[in-house]
Amino acid sequence: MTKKKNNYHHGELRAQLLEAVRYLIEEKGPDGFSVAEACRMAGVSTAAPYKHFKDREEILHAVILEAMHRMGAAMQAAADAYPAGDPERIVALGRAYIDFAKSEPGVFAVMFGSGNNHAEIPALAEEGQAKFAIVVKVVAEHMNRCMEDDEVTARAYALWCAVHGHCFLVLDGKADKTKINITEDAYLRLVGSSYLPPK
Amino acid sequence: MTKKKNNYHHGELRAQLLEAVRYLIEEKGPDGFSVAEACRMAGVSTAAPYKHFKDREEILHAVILEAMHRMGAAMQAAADAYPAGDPERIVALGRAYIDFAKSEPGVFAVMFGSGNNHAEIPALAEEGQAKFAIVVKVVAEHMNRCMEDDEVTARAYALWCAVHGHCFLVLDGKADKTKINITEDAYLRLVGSSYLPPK
DNA sequence: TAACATATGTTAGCGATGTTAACTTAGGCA
DNA sequence: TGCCTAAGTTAACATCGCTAACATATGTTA
Repeated sequence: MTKKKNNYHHGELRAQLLEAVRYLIEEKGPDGFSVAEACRMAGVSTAAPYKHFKDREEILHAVILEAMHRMGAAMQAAADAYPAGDPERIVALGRAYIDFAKSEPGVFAVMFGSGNNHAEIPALAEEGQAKFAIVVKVVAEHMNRCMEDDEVTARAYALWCAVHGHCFLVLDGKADKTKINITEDAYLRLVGSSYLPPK
Repeated sequence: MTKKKNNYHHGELRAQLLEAVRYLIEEKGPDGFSVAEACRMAGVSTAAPYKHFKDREEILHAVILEAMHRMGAAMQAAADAYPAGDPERIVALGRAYIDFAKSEPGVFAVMFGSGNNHAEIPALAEEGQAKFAIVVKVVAEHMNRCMEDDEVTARAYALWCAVHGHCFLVLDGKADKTKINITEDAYLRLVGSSYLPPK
């Protein structure tokens, strides 16, 4: 992991710093990471990162962006595992989201936690919208309506809220991990089944 | 605000520190607060807080605990504004939660954000459970079942997830504040109407 | 009232952190 | 070959959290 060439020039410092930061975030919690420690892990002086990143913040953003990619891919794959229109797609989407949060709780917290206003960072905003679009699409199929339908976005958003809220409540110990869970029924109830008369 | 007696002994440092911290959290974001700055605001040396709190963390916990009380009271009041069984109670509960988050976004983020595992701090865990109990009770009334019913807690939890998720997504700019919102229909759909055959 | 114990301040200082400035080295290109 | 630039280094600064040692009010008790 801490592969170290003897060269003065490290060669892949940027990538290794990101890896170190991701590791530290998982290990010591979202706030427990320091640039200095990441430097030590990469075997480099504490000033080195500033050749690659402007800020501590910019390092975090890079970590987040990469994680957003992975998460989006996981969600897409989960949905694609079922045929279009299958209600199971919705459940799979939620499961993928939650699985990601559970497998990388620290990174998840950094991604969606406070202090990184996605709206102010174009790359993050874009990536976030792309992920939401996946949800909207699946919901639209399920409801048999088009993606632009207001009711579709509203329900997709409600679904996202529920899943997202669950992740945060569990990860931070606000809800008892073992006893409580969001049921998959809830997703479907939220989205509303197209089988029921749509009012 | 920065009332300053000439006395050597400040007299109400503890309270003023908490107030300063709350102010700083709102002003500079959840992570942007430093004990040192709060000290400056209270007109006191940077070592003074440690006569009242063990840690920076303990200061935060005090802020959180106080905020939890206020939030719980607001929720209770909101529900009580409607007669038992009125579906509007559920909506009011959600609205109170969201209103709190909007009025004190920084504090809200600290309360529920990562890094404070409520499960590990008895006082916080207790306060959190009390708030959840309010939701469960209202949902139970609405469904015409008892609070211990698993289905009741499951639906109450799903409701909490949705509202909580919405707050986080909006506050941190993950969702477009102006365009998107969770509809109040969604709450009711989530909880499930007791008017429908309960399966 | 005098003496003391305690609570609550202060100053000084440590080690860690984020960041910058000035210097050094290696690698690629004219 | 010689030089430009990218990517490291060391040294230094301000800030921060926190501790230790000291100082001063306050209230209790003789």
